[in-house]
Amino acid sequence: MESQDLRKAGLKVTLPRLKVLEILEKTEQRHMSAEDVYKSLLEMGEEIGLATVYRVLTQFEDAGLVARLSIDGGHAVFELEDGIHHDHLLCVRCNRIEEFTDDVIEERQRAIAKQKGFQMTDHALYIYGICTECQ
Amino acid sequence: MESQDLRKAGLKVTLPRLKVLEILEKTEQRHMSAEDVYKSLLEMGEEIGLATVYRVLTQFEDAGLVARLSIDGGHAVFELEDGIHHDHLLCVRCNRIEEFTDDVIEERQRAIAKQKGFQMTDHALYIYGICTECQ
DNA sequence: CTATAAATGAGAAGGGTTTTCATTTAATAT
DNA sequence: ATATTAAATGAAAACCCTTCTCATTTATAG
Ligand SMILES: [Mn+2]
Ligand SMILES: [Mn+2]
Ligand SMILES: [Zn+2]
Ligand SMILES: [Zn+2]
Repeated sequence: MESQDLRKAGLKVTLPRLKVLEILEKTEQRHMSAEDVYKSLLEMGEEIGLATVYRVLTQFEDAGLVARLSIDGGHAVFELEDGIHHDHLLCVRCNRIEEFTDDVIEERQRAIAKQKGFQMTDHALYIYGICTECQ
Repeated sequence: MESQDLRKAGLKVTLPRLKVLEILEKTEQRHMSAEDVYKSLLEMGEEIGLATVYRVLTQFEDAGLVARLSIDGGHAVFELEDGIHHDHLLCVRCNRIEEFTDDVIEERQRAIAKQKGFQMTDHALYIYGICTECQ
């Protein structure tokens, strides 16, 4: 029952929120833009406004239920937060997104931040390229 | 004479282009938004339109004279292209930008792209944090 | 000096996202 | 169940950064 997740986050249990969660759980792309979520809702026959989708996604982000990626120049994509940190490879042709984790890179980042006197709060690493399908 | 750089790039030598180059060369921040450049021009008494600033910066980027960073969600910043690849640390409080290079990370990125079958075209690595001044 | 292709400025338009505000709804207290 | 109240919603307007349009100006080649 994901109603609990919402209540835990101090959010009322509403149809838009339940449906957005449901979509994020069921999608196989895993990474969806607000527009993608909005269109999925329409396909399900749920008439939920785009503004609400943005609001809900932002609240989910604040609640730690969802992670937001800000892709180069353009729109954001959202994914269910699974607690396992990872970074992304993006295909510049088809927009496919793949995930990876690399402990060596993570460690080097910490070292660099330390060396520069920065208290690291976050980082973003995107590898752009052409995926196997698109070559 | 930076007129040569312009001609080499197939660009006419115009006052807006010379002035934008001059500003990028003289700034001590090294990383400037289009708005920053525009304001500097005004301070110099040059009435050059913001649209022209954007156009010129984009042309410089295409010509390899300037590099563009797309910072998280928001606006872009530009810097003179020095040919030496580097990544960035960004202070989330004061927006200070520092640079770093890390061969280990660069190599790991190549390995990850290869392993995932991606032809890497580019990458973006931003470390966010609180700089020494701001802690 | 002329011709011409390129560059400019001003403002409109664009795309993604956020805000506003009147209306509806979920949660809580009767 | 019902009334109360704070929160959530939808639709449209506003926003922000950036690009485009188009009439006018300018750099460059002949
Ligand atoms: Mn992911
Ligand atoms: Mn830099
Ligand atoms: Zn692809
Ligand atoms: Zn700082």
